[in-house]
Amino acid sequence: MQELPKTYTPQEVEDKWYQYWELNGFFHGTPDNSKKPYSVVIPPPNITGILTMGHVLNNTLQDVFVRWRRMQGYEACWVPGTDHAGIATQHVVEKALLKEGIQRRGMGREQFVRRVWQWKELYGGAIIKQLRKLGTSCDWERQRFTMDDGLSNAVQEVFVRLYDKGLIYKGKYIVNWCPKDHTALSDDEVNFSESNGHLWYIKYPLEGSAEFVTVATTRPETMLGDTAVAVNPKDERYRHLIGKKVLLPLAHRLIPIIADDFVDASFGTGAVKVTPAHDPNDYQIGERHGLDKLIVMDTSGMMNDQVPNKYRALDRYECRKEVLRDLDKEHLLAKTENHIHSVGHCYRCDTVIEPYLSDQWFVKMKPLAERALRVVLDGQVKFYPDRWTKVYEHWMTNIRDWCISRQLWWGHRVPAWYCVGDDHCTPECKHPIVSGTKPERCPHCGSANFRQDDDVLDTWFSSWLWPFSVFDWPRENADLKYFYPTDTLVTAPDIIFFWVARMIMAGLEFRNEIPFKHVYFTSIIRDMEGRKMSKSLGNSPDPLDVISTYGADALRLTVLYLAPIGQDVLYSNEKCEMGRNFANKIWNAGRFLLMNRDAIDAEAPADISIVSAQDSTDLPDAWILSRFNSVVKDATEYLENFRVNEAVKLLYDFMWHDFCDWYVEFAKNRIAQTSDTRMKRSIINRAIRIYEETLKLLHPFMPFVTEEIWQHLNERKPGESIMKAPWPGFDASQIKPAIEQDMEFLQSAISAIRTIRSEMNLPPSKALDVVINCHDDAKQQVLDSNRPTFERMAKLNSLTIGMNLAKPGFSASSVVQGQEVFVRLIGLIDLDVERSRLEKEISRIEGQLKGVQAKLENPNFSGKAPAEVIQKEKDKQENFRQTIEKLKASLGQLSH
RNA sequence: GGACGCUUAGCUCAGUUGGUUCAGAGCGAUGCCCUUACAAGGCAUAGGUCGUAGGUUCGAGCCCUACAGCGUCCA
Repeated sequence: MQELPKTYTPQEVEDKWYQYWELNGFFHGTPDNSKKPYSVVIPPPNITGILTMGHVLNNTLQDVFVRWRRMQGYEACWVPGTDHAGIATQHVVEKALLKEGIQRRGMGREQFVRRVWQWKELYGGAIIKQLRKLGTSCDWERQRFTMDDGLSNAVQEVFVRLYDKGLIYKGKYIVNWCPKDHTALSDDEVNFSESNGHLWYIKYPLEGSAEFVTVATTRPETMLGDTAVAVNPKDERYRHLIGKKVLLPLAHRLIPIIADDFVDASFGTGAVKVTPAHDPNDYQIGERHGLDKLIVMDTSGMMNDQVPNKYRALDRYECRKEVLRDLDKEHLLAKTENHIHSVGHCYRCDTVIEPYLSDQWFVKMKPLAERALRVVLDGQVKFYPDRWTKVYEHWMTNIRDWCISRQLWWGHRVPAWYCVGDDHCTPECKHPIVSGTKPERCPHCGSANFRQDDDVLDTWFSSWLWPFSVFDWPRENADLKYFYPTDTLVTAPDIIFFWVARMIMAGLEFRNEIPFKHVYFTSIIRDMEGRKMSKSLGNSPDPLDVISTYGADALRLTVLYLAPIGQDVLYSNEKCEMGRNFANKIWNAGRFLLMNRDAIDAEAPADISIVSAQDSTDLPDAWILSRFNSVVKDATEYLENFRVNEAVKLLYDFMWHDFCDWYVEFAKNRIAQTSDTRMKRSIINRAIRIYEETLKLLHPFMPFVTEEIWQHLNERKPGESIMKAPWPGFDASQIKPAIEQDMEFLQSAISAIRTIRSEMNLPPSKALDVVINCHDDAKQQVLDSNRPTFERMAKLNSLTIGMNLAKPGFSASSVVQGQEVFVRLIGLIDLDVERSRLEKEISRIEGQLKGVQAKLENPNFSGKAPAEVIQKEKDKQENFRQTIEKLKASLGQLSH
């Protein structure tokens, strides 16, 4: 067999294996009643997006689960796809058109939408291509897009059903309006942030009086839309004014002073201006008192013709300046205070949201929320980490109706129709007719002339159907039946409301079943300063660069290692060195094993039958089997409990330390010390066997390097792959604590000698003479039966093992699990070094002894602690005592 | 204002059923090694008493309370 290169080069193998897997159809899931299904739907990235570190973590986790379950024998199916991202996509295409000098409005809706589709075909798949570089085992044959015909059907179906059920309604309400995007947003799409503003106190002259009522406001420009001043009815200061009128400055309108409980008498002056068309609270007050709702801005946040001439067409902030200047001129500005308040921003473009009165479509959420909350509280849907349950509960119990209409062109158009039946129309004709297809005739006037509602639906209105719409709902079919409900949803916590909560509602409402059983909320990846990754900060690494530098496996492993469940991660590219180094370690271990096997085969005619590790009674073999089985057990349990980073750490430590540092080193020396080819072959084959099984455990985390080496381990037939290998099972009877203890003793003894060598500055080239004075038969036995390997591992010239052996003159000493290890020091021995070594060790153990003794002498402890614990402490005490005694003896002998 | 999370070696972080043989890892540092798998490596060493103050307990990074700092979400 050809020798492998010295370092692993991911760039040379990753694409090859990805194609191999995909061409062989390994990613495809199809209903198979002889197997249990395991299905996952991807959180659809948006078509304008490119791969971020957040996606890397999220999708790597999904891939781990999917690959692991597939190996366990489940029929795994991971459905990928993208969403159409109404606002973002419209933005991007609009911008592109502007470069060509084309205005969206000028080209018309139909033409524009056609251009968006073109854009989508060209660029909308970027992120999907990038995902492949990560190694994700998505079922690409099932890739979906939220604007596909099938998914669009689902959206229409759902809209009509909810409307018929009275759960969708249309009305004029205050909504969050983005003046830049010219659309309404749902409450969840507004980000609030504290900002330093001002509180302006404005004097409103009382009608027919020289008095004023002073109101405080943070948004003075909205005064032009005031239709009342409100005070708390209990507020003595103003009681006499209720029912009177003030003259609204600048606008010169008379508006009433009203009383409303909502007013907080302690805020500002206790009197507030009421602008029902531009503030949600004022809207409520306006409703209660039948106030006019005067809209004073247009959809761009510019003042409209409802305000005095001089303010018209001014931007709201320009207008604010003008209003303040004019008030000041008229001596109506009482004072200005600094004021910190929270201001809503558009989650897409960060423009300050304007509460705005407009006609919108809403979903009544309360009826949907009840069941959705229950299934989470009673554990049908489980959150990891669990604490998100509380957040979810809070949102669900305080749920508000969902504004689903958007004033955009790109998206699912609202399936509502309006009669434009000319002269014969009745007042009822104004009502929308909700229907998936254009109605034939108006039920009121008989006209066949209709126009469709101009609005489109919130993108999340299609995303919330994703877990079943990807399986072609509402068409009943085998896929839906087999793969729904899905198993695990992996998502970032910041879309728990937007998406997770609503999917649960939709699943229950339309399928009468939960959409998924487990929700894994990922970490948030931040930069080393703890800042969120963002385009504007320029602190988001390009995962593709990372992959080409370090390899996809390295990136995957590193990100998984760094991301314990529920904790944010501070990430920098350099951290991927850890993953790269580990991949290289795995690679080289394989390289070593194969080189040795080849060498052994060259020595004698090949007998390549794998000798199983079970039949060996050698300590290292029994030990590695014990370790391996316990690793399989724990790693599987960790995955079952979504503790992925624990699984990764465990496998990392096992492969690197147990396997490479100890087992392979033992094997190396065991092979070197025998001339029996059969024996050598057994040793190497056992090692290869454990190695191969470990590769399988690592495969879900590092699919490429494990496949590459696995393919080298033996002759593989076309179509074979480690990703189809069964996940190792564990054999509890192979887990042997006694064996692990023996091995630990051996390791400690070797380490003790190495420490002495290092501290006494004895070069590795210098073989040592060692005497081990045993006080325990079993321990002596362990040493005896591993003597040749021991000698090599510790680089010894001679090794004397026995009982009642005297300490050689001129030697350094150490006590290992009660056994005395003496290293002969020929020539110059630095007594001071050895003395301080021993003294330090003695005082360390004396410290421990002290602790144990204090505990044992405490009557409360001996009285109340369980006998088991007490015995353990007594054993420790005895142990420490003896060790100290031995060390002191050695110290005493140093003087001769 | 409410809720939640975090505060453990120089840095980044593990530590789920409370028992000083768990105070750990990676990186960094130091010393010695190019030992025929790996210098992206090996061997060894030095650094923390686990935010602060109390409490529960025979015994607490691990449970409770308060406080401080940082962060997130919701009002």
